[in-house]
Formats: sequence, structure tokens, C-alpha cells
Amino acid sequence: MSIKKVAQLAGVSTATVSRYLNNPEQVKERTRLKVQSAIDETGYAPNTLARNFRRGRTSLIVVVLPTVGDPFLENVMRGIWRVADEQGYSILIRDTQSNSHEFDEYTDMVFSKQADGILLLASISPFEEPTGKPRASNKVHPPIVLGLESVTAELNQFPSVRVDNVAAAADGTHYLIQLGHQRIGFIAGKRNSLLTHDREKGYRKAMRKAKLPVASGWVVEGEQTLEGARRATRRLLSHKERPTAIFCANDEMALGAIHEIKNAGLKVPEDISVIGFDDIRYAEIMDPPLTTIAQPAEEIGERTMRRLCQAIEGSDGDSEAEIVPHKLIVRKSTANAPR
Amino acid sequence: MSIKKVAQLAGVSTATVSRYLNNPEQVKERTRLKVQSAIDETGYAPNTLARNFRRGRTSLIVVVLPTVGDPFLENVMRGIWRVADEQGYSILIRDTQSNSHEFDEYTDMVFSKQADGILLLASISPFEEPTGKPRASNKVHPPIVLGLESVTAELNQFPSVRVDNVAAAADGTHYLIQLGHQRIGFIAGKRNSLLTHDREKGYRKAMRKAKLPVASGWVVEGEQTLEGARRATRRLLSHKERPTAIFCANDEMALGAIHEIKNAGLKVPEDISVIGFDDIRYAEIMDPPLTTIAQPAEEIGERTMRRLCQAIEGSDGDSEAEIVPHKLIVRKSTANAPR
DNA sequence: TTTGGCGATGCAAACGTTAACATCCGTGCA
DNA sequence: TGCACGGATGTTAACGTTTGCATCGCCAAA
Repeated sequence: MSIKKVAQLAGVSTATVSRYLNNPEQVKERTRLKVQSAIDETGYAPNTLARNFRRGRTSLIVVVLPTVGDPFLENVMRGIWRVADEQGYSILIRDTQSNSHEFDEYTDMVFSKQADGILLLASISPFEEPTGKPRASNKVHPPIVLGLESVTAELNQFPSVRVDNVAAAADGTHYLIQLGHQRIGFIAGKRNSLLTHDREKGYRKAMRKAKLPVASGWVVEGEQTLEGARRATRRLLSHKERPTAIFCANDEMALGAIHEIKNAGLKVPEDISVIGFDDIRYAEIMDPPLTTIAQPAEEIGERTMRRLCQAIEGSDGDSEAEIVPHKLIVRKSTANAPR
Repeated sequence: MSIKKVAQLAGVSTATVSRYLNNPEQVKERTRLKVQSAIDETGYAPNTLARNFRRGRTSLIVVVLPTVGDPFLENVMRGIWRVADEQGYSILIRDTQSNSHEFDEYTDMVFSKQADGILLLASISPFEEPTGKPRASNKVHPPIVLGLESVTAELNQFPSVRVDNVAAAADGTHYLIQLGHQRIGFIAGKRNSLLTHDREKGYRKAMRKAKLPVASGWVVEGEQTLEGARRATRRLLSHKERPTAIFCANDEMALGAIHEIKNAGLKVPEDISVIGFDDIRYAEIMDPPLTTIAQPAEEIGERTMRRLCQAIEGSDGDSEAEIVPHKLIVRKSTANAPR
């Protein structure tokens, strides 16, 4: 049952069994055999709980994300897992259900030793400054790495890995403008998401640069779901100056938008061009295949996880944001503006 | 830092602090205040590792699934999470990357106290019987509940929650037959998945009952991905007796199939009807919207988790399989057979 | 033969918490 | 006034592992 029984049975001390388990090369061949057979006989399995307790680490990483089942995040997770396996961490997934939670809610998981580090792939509640209790000033910064999301001033002390959302969205918008579109709408996510906020910023920037107006009502906020995008699209379609192109803050919403446009009896891209963001796997099997901006999802996952490992080991490297490249993928959901 | 410091600062014993933390009602108002202010002052956070170790439980549940990012599993997870939160469990996700692993690999996580229980939503490697080491005969059955997947004889000692895959697939096939289809193909998942195996069984059963032949080459095995389904569909389309309808073992593959059929210049459902399984959220925004068989995903998640909690608490209820109802959702990807 | 050194192993403390048991004190009742 | 009872709190062992230090024995060099 416990290491003691094994030790007793093998006629050695608990220390030796422990060493056999963790540093086999430290124990002599003859002893190794004895210990192993005692282990076999008892069916002993080391108590991870006790081990972790003793070592003061959990070997657990919390990954905070808006929702599992997001086809884009699946790819990010793949990268995370690769590194986690390699480094001996297990992954605890925390689904925020697209709500933004308090930052402390997650950091506490580290302070209370529920996890060794945090990978934040979701947006968090904005700090409300004048809170009653002091913001845990007596605690050091826990190991946290931010991925995907853009970052508020409060958080930029942590390492982060992401694409340049502003530039990427500007690229996408610019592409639409090149196609001759002048009335371009934007479907944003909820306001609390910095990520979609940055993409909106990029969209506005490109419009401004091209000296195109952004009519009020062209930027609509939707929940980041198919249904949310459909509602948003309906609003856009009934606008008195209906856009000829729609930029969606992510592919999920783009799929919803296309569906709704077709439902309204319009054609994509002949009547309205649609462009998404993320390049999820469903993008290319859509009808029409979705033009979108790809992020190197797996790479982002891998890099965030690597930096987290560094942060945990205390090798507090630079906390500069790592920017990875995005890429416009042109498919069939965009075309020249109708005349 | 530790409970001792807090106790010292508050002028009470560690036991009192512990009681305050776990059963506040046991400690007098006056003491409570003292303790709380000591906690505030020190910024103390209970060490979960130590607590779990002492209590002998991890408060962790492993959910084993083929892949995160599966839109269907997302709904199942939602149900799981609801119960987990309610019962104070955290969820450790284990992604098998669609490989089937050894059963022991998971049960060991319980024996080594990495988790309190296991929710198995993926298929596992078939037992190879004559293994060298005795199959842990000295260990009791760990708390495991099976969800979604059909179950081998070796595993039916564990509780499980699922739809009747055979009957459901038979229903779907029957519906196609009713529409006048006689040549019906079936795209299965990999052979190691019992789930798709059962669905195939249901398909064959319905065909047999209708006295329709299943030509060799009408049942094709694909990886359970869009690309896998596309390959499988190509094989089906080039069959000398091309099916007029295709039953896909899940929606993901059905989406791939529809895409490939359209690529080949054929129309869904005019030339070929397609039916899926699961009713993922993308099913209804497909073009055409996908006819499919819905499973009560969230309910399945909730029920599996509840049974797991029971199993952990040792109230070893009946280990009968719970069968939840499926439902045929008719959309536009199916139509009368072409004449 | 003695001695120094080293590899292998044993001993025992420590990690932070909980909980069984002991103790203390006040209150109500006989 | 004494006693019993119960609520509040204290004392302490225990959970299973790791690890610093001590010990033991063996071999090589002097």
C-alpha cells in the first residue's frame, strides 16, 4: 500500500525504495531487483498526492479558456499538450463559459497550490481599482502566461504570445478595400474581450487610412456564437446603408453571418463579402469557403506553454510580448464589391 | 504562510484555524474575527496540496475524451462541469488524440491518487488477455463511469450512460429507406471505436430488415475527421453502384462528406442524401442543413458525472447502463431517392 | 596494516493539514 | 452548593513521501 510496506517486504529502508522510484541509478542492481519484486507483489502505486505535497508542487497547469469545443482552441491545446507531456505536467481546464472572471480567482489557484501555473487564454474582468482589500501586495507574481488575448496595462507585466490583432484586422480590412468595398461592417465580440476590441481597432484604422467612413451601426456587437452572429448580421442587413462586406471578429461568427445572409436571400460573395479570423477547420468546407486570417494556433500553444515552464522554474526571462505572424487566407467568401 | 503562523498571530491553536476554515459555525464569533484578521494580515491561503493529502482525496476528476475542440463534446462537457462545480470537483482533461490507450493507463491515475475518478468518453484499447503481469487483481475497481461509448464485455461492470447507438442508427437508416433509398452507404469511424461499430451494426440491421443489400465497398472506414470523411466519400462516389444516400457515423464526417459531394459536382440532397449523428451546432448552418440524429449531450454529461460522484462516495448503485433517448432531426440534407 | 574516500544504504525530520481525543469553562438543574 | 453536561478550544498524532545527514563496508593507495 505505502512505501513502508514495500520497504519492509524488500528488506530495505523507505529511503531506498524512494530512491529506486526516483533515481534508480543510485541503487545497486541487486537491491533494485528486490525492490521491484516487492512492488510487483504488493501492487504498490506511489501516492502522487503525498509526493506532490512533499515536493511542494502539483505538476498541474490551469488553462483558462472561454469555452472548450472551440475548434480554434483545439489547435492551440494541441500545442500546449505537446509541451506539457514533454515536461510532465497535466492540464486542468477551466472553462469560463465566456464570462470574464476576476484575475484573483485564477491566481489564487496558484497560491493555494492547486496548480503550478496558469495559461490564460481568455479575457478577464477589468481590475476595479479601489477594492476594499489590498490586492495581495504581499504575494509575489504567480507564474502566468497570456496567450491569444491582447493585454491590458495591468497585465503586461506577464509574458504573452499572440498575433498582432490590430495589424491583422487592418490587413483583412485592407484586402476588402482593395476589392473595391467601401461600406464595410464589423461584427465584434462582447465588449469585455480585448481581443475583439483590438481587431475592431485594426478595422477602424484601415478604414480611416483609406478615408472611408464607418457609419454608425456598421459595427455591431454580438455574442461570440453562431446565434449571436446571426442576430448581429440581421441588424447589419437592415441598415439603411447596407455594407457590401462584413468583417467578423472570428470564424465562428463568420459562419453564422454567412448562414444568415443566405437565409435573407442574398449571395456570398456576390452581394456581400465575408471575412473571418482564426481559420478553423470548418472555414474551408463552408459554402462558400471562408476567407479568413489564420493564426499559427499550435505554435501559439506551444510557445505559451514553454514560457510558462520557464516562469515556473523561475528563470524569469523577458516578459515582452511574443508576436507571431498571421496570414490572410483568401478563399471564396470575398469578391469584388458589387457595383 | 502556513496555518501555524495564522494560529500564532490570532492567538489560537491550529485546530481552531482549521475549524474556522472548514466549519466556521463551530467557532465562536469573537474567535472568528481574530482568525479572519490574522488571515487577512498574512495573506494566508490554505495549502490545497496538504489538505488533499491529509484527506486522501484529490477532488479531481479525469475526463478522457478523443479530442477537445469537438463541438459535440463541448455540450457534454457543459453538463459535466455543472455537476463538478456543484460537487466541488475540478476537471482534468485527458485528450487521447483519438488513439485508444490502455485501460490501465487511466485506472492508474486513481490508484496513484492523481484523481478521484474517471469519466471515460473515449474508446480504449481492447484488452489483450494473456498479458505478463496479472491484471492488478489485488486492486479494487476504481470509480469509473463510461459515457457515450458503447461498452465491451470487459467494461460492462461499470456504470455507463449513452444512447442506444444500434437503435438510433437503425432509425436513421430506416428513415432513408422510407425515402426510397435502396443503395445506402455508411461511413464508419476507425475500427477501434465501439461507438461507430454499434452505429454500423444498426445500419446493417435496418438494411437487413428491409431486405436491402449492403454491397461490398458501401461501408467505408474513415478517420473521424473532415479529411478522413472526404477520402471515404471519394471512395463511395467512385463505387460502381454509387449509393444514393450516405449515413455518416457522426456529424463531423457528414460535413466532410457533403463538402466532398459538392466538390464532385453533385447535389445534396438531390443526387445524394446525407445523414449524420450528434447534432453539433454546425449541422444546421450547413448548406444544406444537415439531417442528423441528436443525442442529449448535456444530459449525458450531467448523468455520467452524477453517477461518478456516487461511485466515488462508494454508494455502489446498480451498474446498469443508462440509456438516454435519441431523436431524429430532419433537415434538408435528405430527400427522396432520385429515380 | 592502516587510512582515506566513496558508493550504497539507513535514520529520522519535515512538509501543512485534519481530526480524534483531551481539556477547560460556564451554565442550568437538582 | 455541587454536579453534569455541552460548547469552545487546545494537543498531538498521523497521512506518505523525500532528503539531509549519518553510517557502514569496501577498495585502493600509502
